[in-house]
Amino acid sequence: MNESTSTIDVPSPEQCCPSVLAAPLDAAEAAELSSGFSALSDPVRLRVLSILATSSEGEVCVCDFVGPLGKSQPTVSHHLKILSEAGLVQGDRRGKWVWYSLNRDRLASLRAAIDT
Amino acid sequence: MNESTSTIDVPSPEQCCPSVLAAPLDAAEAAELSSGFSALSDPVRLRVLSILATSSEGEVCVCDFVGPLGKSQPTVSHHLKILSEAGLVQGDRRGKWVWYSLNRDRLASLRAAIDT
DNA sequence: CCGATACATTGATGATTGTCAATGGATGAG
DNA sequence: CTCATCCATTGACAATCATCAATGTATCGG
Repeated sequence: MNESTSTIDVPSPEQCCPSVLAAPLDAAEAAELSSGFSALSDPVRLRVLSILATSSEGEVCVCDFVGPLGKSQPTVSHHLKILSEAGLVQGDRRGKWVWYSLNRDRLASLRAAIDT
Repeated sequence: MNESTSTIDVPSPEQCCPSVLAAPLDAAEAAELSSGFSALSDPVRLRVLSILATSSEGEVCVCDFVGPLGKSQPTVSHHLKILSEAGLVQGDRRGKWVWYSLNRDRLASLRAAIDT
């Protein structure tokens, strides 16, 4: 163990959401945040978010993801489920179709976690 | 295929860094970005960044990660390598020790990619 | 040169992940 | 009711990943 540097200082402890840069994360906070970034760690899912964010209606139904993404329908469903469980999107069933929309607040909270 | 919604509109195409929300990502841009978020998708690595960001000197040597993280030295080295290859940290060898520091610009570019 | 220390690399293992074919469940048209 | 359509779920498989023990490499003190 190197003795020239000793302990890690602990700044402000209390805040609403865990932040990577404000104070040392404990294991639980880190696990919470990492699961959020895991949802962003796949190119197909990033493209899903991108398509949602740039759609004129703000909603896209599942069948309209399949072609642009070049993935099978079950694969698209799989990714939508992961994004949904991460709170980044939500689906709304209307008849035969399910329309997905982006949860910008959730995305903002992840952004804030790596904010200076 | 659902006919009530048709194409995805394409806003401004030219910009310096790929953004998830500004325009639909192609597969290459999405792969680029997702590899960055992959580096953030592990709790140990988030804690590494957190420790770095809150250290008073702005630098931490490898041996001082091992105790706080509760992981073996090879595991810590493994995560530091992944963070380093993602451009999020850099190591500086000084004698027997290697001091790691945070690359805040790289973190900011990932943050910008999910900015509104 | 020798031994100790700091860190990286290798190899192995169990867990997780992305993908698709096949199937299931729900909805609407006729 | 029957059938086609939209979407979700299951099961299987290959690939990737996190982890640690063992080993390798580099540096320093004596």
